This record gives sequence, structure tokens and C-alpha cells, in this order.
Amino acid sequence: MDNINLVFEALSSTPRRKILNYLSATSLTAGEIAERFEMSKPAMSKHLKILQTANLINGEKKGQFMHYSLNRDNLVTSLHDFTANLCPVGSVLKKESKKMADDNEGS
Amino acid sequence: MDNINLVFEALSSTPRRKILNYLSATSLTAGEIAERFEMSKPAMSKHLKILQTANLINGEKKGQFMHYSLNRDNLVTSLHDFTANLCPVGSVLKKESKKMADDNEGS
DNA sequence: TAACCATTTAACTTATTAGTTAATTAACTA
DNA sequence: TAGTTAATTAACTAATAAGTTAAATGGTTA
Repeated sequence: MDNINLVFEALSSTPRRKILNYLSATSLTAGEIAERFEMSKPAMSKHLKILQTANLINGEKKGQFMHYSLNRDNLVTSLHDFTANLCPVGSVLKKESKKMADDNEGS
Repeated sequence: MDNINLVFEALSSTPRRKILNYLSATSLTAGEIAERFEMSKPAMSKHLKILQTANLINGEKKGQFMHYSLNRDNLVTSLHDFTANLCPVGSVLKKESKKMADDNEGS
């Protein structure tokens, strides 16, 4: 399956989007993530695998712990590429983009 | 179901994303869209309904024809809002945004 | 080594999704 | 009015997704 397909498949689940939100603050182990949900560890493990296969998160094994972190780059570029294909240059996307750039001017 | 949920649910299907691509070029009737797929009209009708419920397309009845068009605004703002929540201000999103703005400078 | 802990895999069940054909609704036309 | 066309709804089937518990894997520690 190609990447955009994997990305949208991964993002279609509310718990998976919630996982990404948790990981946007900090890296977490599989167990720490599971703690934040009312769901078994095996179920969580599947969600994490789906996110990792879509390249939206990275997993790194440290001893017996699996540390997961957000892969912002692939998330942003995937969604950006998708949107860009649907939006003719000079149209909505451009306005949105300019607005974003302007909003962040001072930071 | 809240809108972001509907949006990602709608976008998780390859045929539905393909419909959006067709509609990015021009508005089309339900029948014209169905022609472009190897799928029955009822199946297509369901996909169109899902996209409309997510507010990603608009449907307008003209006589016996149903004309569908892309709702770019909701698509772009939904994905933007989602991304913005996951990306701390001043980080990847900002770079992406600036890049987009720069790329479009001349247009 | 033996017991323990974190995580994943396997096997399975249930719910949901995506498609089909047949029937219905509504608009158009001879 | 009768027949045709466009689109949707209804009823159903098959494939997929999402969860469960039990078992396996691999690293840690007494």
C-alpha cells in the first residue's frame, strides 16, 4: 500500500489520532501510552504498529521498553501534499498558507 | 460525530479521495462521477453521502441531476487545524507554511 | 537459573464497512 | 398518461477492522 493510503487509514481512527496528540507533547513508551486509554495492551500495540507502518511515529527499543515518538515531518508533508493536489495553486491553499505564515510572523 | 472525525473517516477511503480529485477539476453530476469508477451507482451514492456529511463536498439538485462540487474550505481548514494541534508553533508547521508561502510568491 | 516485566503475536469474536441487486422516488419527454 | 432517465434507499452478503484473552518473545533482576 502506498504511503498516502497508509497515512489516511492510520488517521481514520480516533484513538490513533489521540495517540498522536499525546506524542506531540513528549515521547512515551508503549505502556505509558496504553495507560492513557481504556484498552488492552495488545489492542494498543496494534494501533501503534499501524501508526508506525504509516511512518507517522517512530519506535525505538531501549532495553525492554519501546519508546515511541511523533514523526512530524511525514505527517505534515503527507497532508500538505494531499491538500496541494486538490487545491489549484493561487487558490485556497495559498491563502491558508499565507495566513499561517502571517500568524507566526513574530515567533 | 464531530466534524474532524467525519473528515478523517471520509478521507480514509481511496475511492473517496479519488472522487475529491475529480471534483478538484470541475463539478460533476453523480452519474458522471460513477462513470469514472468500476462501481455501481448505489455504491457511489453512498460514498458521495459520506463526503457530503463530512462537508467535503456540496450537492445541488438541478432537475433530475445532482451536481456535486468540492468544498475546499472545509477540507483545507480541517486538515490545517488538525496539523496545527499536533505541531507546536514555530516548529515544522511554520517552516512548511513559510515554504508554501514562498513557493507561491510570484503567483 | 528462575521469576518477573514490557511488549508483541496468535487465535478468536463481534462490529463495521463496502459492495451487490432490486425497488423506490422524482423529474423529464413523447 | 406512459415510459424513460437520474439518483437514492432498502435489504442483503462478504470482507475488513477492532477489540478480547492466552501465549510467546526478549530483556531485567534476585
